[in-house]
Amino acid sequence: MRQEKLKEIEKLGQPAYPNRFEAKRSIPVVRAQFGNATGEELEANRIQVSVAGRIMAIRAQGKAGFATLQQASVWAPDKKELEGVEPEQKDTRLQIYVRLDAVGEDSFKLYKLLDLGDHIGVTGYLFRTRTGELTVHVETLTFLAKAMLALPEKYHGLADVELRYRQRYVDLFANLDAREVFVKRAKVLRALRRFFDERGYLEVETPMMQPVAGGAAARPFKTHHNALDMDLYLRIAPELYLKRLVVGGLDRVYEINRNFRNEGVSTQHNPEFTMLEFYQAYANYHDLMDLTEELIKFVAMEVNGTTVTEFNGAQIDFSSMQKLTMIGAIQKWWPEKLLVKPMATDFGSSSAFADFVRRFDEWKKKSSQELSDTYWDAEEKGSGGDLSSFGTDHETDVWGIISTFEDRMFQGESYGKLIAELFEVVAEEHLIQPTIIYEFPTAVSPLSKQKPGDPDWVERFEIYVGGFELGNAFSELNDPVEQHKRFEDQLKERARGDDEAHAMDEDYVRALAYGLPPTGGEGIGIDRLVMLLTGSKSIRDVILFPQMRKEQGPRD
RNA sequence: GGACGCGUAGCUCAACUGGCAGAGCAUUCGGCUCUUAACCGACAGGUUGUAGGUUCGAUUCCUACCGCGUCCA
Repeated sequence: MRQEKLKEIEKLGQPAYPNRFEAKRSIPVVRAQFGNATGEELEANRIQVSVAGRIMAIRAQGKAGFATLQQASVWAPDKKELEGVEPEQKDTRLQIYVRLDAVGEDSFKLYKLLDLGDHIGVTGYLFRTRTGELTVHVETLTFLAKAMLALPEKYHGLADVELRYRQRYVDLFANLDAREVFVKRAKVLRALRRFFDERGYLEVETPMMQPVAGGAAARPFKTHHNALDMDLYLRIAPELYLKRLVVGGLDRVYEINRNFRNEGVSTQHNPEFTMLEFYQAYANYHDLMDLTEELIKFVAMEVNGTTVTEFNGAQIDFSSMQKLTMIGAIQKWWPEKLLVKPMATDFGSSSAFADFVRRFDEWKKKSSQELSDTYWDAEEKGSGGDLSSFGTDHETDVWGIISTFEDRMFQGESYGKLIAELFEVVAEEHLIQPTIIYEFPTAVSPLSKQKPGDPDWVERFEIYVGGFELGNAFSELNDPVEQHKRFEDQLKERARGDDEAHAMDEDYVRALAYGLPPTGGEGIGIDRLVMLLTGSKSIRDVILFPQMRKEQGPRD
């Protein structure tokens, strides 16, 4: 059908797929320049314009008609014209007015053959309609490209989330707020680069294909190089390469690039995601805390002009960050219903923690009959209020995880790992406002430097916002002997069945042996940062082409 | 991997407790030289995700599978 129209258009002397159109400036620029001009001013000056765009609406009326062109990008022949042009969605469309007596027979025939979605270019002069809308009075009409497929419904746009992800090309022009997210994403990246460039950091690119996938606890994707006949892994982090660079004298480096982790997908996880990592020689994790606060504030201001963002129903303010130790966070958000609460000293050593777990289990045994009676009573009454008086999901989760601890310690699992897990269950969901959680167990931090005089704990922190982890930083372990030992410990973990445990990287140890200055390093999840700054609940909304299952083919 | 929810025309959505599958937009045709979710009139559009089952009869109930979403691991 549209194919036939295209033939008709060719008969009018217009090529079906022309290769060029002299559009001087984009629609948002035209609107910025003349959006305030009155009808009289436009009439007096006869402003000639030449614009192109995609047809988003057609309103024909016999021998005349209107159409609405859409074009959201901002460009002009002179960059001075772009200053201050920050298009809102209403500035991305321009109405055109086509009259038979103004454009002639053939052009009007062409107008009649246009479909929603087609690209056209027009030249003409600006005027205001009776209702005051800025409009191009068309003098010449140029066909540019045909949309062979029908557009989504013009009022609701494309609403099916699956189609929005799979056919992002449609989503982007049909739902301009989707486009806005990616414009902001670009601003985030620009702001980050500016921040680091201004502070003497060198932007670098390190291997995405690595013989040993290190720098994080995650399962990698595996691939194979044919000519070299070697297995390679898609990187799970750039960390070990960036620190090699610091050894090499690049004191301040940063990289913004993709990481790949072979894990499930969720609203917070995509198999490939963008990570910022930066390293600074002579700095420790306290320096990085300060830098992080500054960085996030800066990016928020650059992108949104404010440090406040609306996320998942909460007002998040990046202007300040609270700081808590991991132990402090566990204690702070310890569920009240669980009467055996850990003291700071309970985290002091493996045996102290084991003691706490035993105390908890004893209390649990004693009260569990009583509590489950209450629970079942409430269940029978079917009253939500009574049910919650037993315990929220949160409380039962904490209850549940501690129940596994005694066994796992007996099987040789380190208490540090259990503490980190306990922290996630107890505290993570409460960390809505930006919070720095610092001091992590050594057992879960094979690349971090220990606290002086406290070898079970390392100088590490994570930033939590909106209930999830946004960044991770530490004073880098630079003792090659200790590093080698830590890798060996990880290998033991791997042997115990932890397939996310870190692999041995002999070359990295060798690099450390040449001397890594005291260094602080940090990684920030860019997709998650963009989610926060754009109020997007799902990571898929901030990734142009999120990973999807194979599309169902047409029936065969 | 588990639980729950969703899948109907190109798009957005209806269809009561199982009883002829419908509307708006878009498309097609006709009308209209200031409309803007344009309007008026007419036409057309479907293997109800797939495959089975129950039933006189299934979009509706059941089973499996596919895809998507949310929560959990």
